[in-house]
Amino acid sequence: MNFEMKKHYQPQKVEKKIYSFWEKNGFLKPKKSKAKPFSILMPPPNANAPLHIGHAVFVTLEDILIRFYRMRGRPTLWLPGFDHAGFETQVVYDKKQKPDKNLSREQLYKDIWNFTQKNRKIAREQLKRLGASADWSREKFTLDKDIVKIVLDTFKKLYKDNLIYQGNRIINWCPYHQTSLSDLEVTHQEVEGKLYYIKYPFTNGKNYIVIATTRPETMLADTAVAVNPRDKRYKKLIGRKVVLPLVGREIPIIEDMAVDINFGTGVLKITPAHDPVDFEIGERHKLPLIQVIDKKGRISLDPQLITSKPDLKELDELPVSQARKIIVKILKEKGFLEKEEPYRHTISVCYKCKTPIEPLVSKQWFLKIRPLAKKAIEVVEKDKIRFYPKRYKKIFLNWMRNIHDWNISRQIVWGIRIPIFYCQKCKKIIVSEKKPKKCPDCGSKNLIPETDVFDTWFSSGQWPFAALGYPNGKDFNTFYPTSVMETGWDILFFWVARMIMLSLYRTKKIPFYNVLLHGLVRDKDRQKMSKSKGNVIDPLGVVKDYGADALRMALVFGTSTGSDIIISEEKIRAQRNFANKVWNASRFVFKNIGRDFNPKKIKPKLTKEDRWILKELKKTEKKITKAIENYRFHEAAEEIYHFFWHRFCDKTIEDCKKRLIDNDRETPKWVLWQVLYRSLKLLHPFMPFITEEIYQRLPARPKKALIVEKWEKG
RNA sequence: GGGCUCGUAGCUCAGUUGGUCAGAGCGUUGCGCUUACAUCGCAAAGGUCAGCCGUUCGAGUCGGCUCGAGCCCACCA
Repeated sequence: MNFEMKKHYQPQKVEKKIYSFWEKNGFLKPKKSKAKPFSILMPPPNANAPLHIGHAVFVTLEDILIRFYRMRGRPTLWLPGFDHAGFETQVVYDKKQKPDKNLSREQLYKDIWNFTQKNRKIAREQLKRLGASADWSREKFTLDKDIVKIVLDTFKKLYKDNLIYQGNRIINWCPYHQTSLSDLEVTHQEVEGKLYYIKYPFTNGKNYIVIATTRPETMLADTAVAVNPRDKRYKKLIGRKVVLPLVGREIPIIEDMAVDINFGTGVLKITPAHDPVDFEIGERHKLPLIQVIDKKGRISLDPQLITSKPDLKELDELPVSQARKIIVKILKEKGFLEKEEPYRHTISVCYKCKTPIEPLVSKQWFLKIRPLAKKAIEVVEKDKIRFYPKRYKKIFLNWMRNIHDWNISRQIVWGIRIPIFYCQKCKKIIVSEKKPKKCPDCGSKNLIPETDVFDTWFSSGQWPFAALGYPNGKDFNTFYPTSVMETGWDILFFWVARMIMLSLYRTKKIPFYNVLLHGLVRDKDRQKMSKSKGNVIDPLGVVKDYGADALRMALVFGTSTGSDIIISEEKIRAQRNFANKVWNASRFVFKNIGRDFNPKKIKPKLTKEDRWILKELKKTEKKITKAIENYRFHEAAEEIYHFFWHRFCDKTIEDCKKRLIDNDRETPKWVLWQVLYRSLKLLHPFMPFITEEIYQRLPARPKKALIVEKWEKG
């Protein structure tokens, strides 16, 4: 067959070859030019697992933009990287590698390091297979020395600016993973629980008040009972005292506006050490903290209390869920339980293991985020940063306006260690990445390091300027702020919000102009993809069977920007068929124009049909250009699909078939060449491999490669 | 408790600022191997654009309400 083109396009045979052709020729690096730069930082995939379909989505969308702007002649940078992904990776690592529990901290860190580097290599190759035209010479890792240095500098600066504090505050504790979590790492789950009504007698022994609670076991740590000052029923009681049942401790009745008059009995028991609301109320009223639940999520009683109240002994060391049953039993026996009602409510659970979160008071590092949030709100309100789809602006602002201080410390090994040393002698806190020779205050050499590491989002929140080499890097000066931040909406708060805040703080500039958010990938029954459901589509498997081009096209076809992406094998197959159509139309054209065809040597005498298709082509170029500029990828994809298949193939090629045996054979050849050539360009951002492969066979191709061809705006 | 999104052909979805759209892909049915392609071509069937009311000369496209589906945030014990 002419030009050695087989009847069916075989992506497996060309994709790898084409990719290395691009890479070897330096086409993936930004070219020098005076035009305005275009840049995207790749959301660094976690270096702990192979790529999933979600990664294929970002590769597709970002690569479309990158290829589009590269062809438009802008110095275009797509900077790839990988994330050490602290807690996430440690969880994956524990599950997969089942490390020896006796490993030293250093050895464990080293093992996880090797684990991530292995995965990073795999993921990098996979990104290439998907066609990601990123500049690999600039690849970064979130634990690269220069990145870590910037992250630590940011911490130091925040510390200096009094935006960091270490506090004994109530935090979300995961009893399973043995670490604190930020508010975002906690999800809420509805459960069928019970509301227990417990009698708290007054100190004079006459009468009692009743409180309603879902967590009776925490009563052991109550240090007050609160009512709303506006509650007429209880107003008179404020200032009196009650005796804590079972424990016998006298605790005051206080007033606080946070108490909801209409809930339960309108009386709230206050357990500052084990409930976030109570903690705040406790702070307002300077209530003591009594801890009865430990980090394993078990009851842990003061030995003295057990001695004085032997009835409580059986509770000691019980997990809270069991302790709840026992304490209810005891309360019932002793007549303190008025009643219990079924009650549906939500509890907080660890987003990874779904273990109920134990609110505990613990020493952690916090970032006062409000001042940073304020600036972020400003730039978004003023549309200095735009969101696509627009609705995310509101969502973003709403979250930003209600932000709480951020617990940035994690009690895990894998991550960037918080650069703090404690002087054991004078208790001074020293900010330093390396162990100082001695304490600057008392001169003691007895210094021990902080073992907590940063929340991984604290470092990835600095990705935009860190990866580009802030403050003096050439790339930072050229490409920052970046043009577009494209990522999934599920990490809008985790990542996008933090990037905006931390970048503004460090660089005084926005990190990017546009935020483009894509949705979740679902199967054809709208089900979320998950291993347990067995409906996952492995992107690399698809690449192997149908080619990366078909997968990419299927991911944008028929899904509007930002909404969930429905994908199915049928859809991918349809796009594989389209690829084949492109292949065969090209075969037809090549066969008819011949190897030595040169359009420049021809003066075409255009027919009505010719003028029609050229006009359609121009219209298509215009529409696609506009659609991509506005992130309406599905419109662009569908436009080129229909133009190529139903106008070029169905009409023009059929028309030319007749004319190629006519007197004027040169005009149809010219038209076929022209339309094919320009169609390849239009299609290239979506289906880079097949279009490049065909381009390489195109007679009289103007450039060495399609990837660096000039885009036609129409 | 606050907020968001969605209900358009059998299925999954498009329909930028209201006036050529009632559409695409897959599926279905009937014919076709014609200078590429059966991973194809030609033709066909199908929806009162969830329901009701309103704004308008005119509404899937704007406003209100109802019903139904999904999601996010949240310190109601």
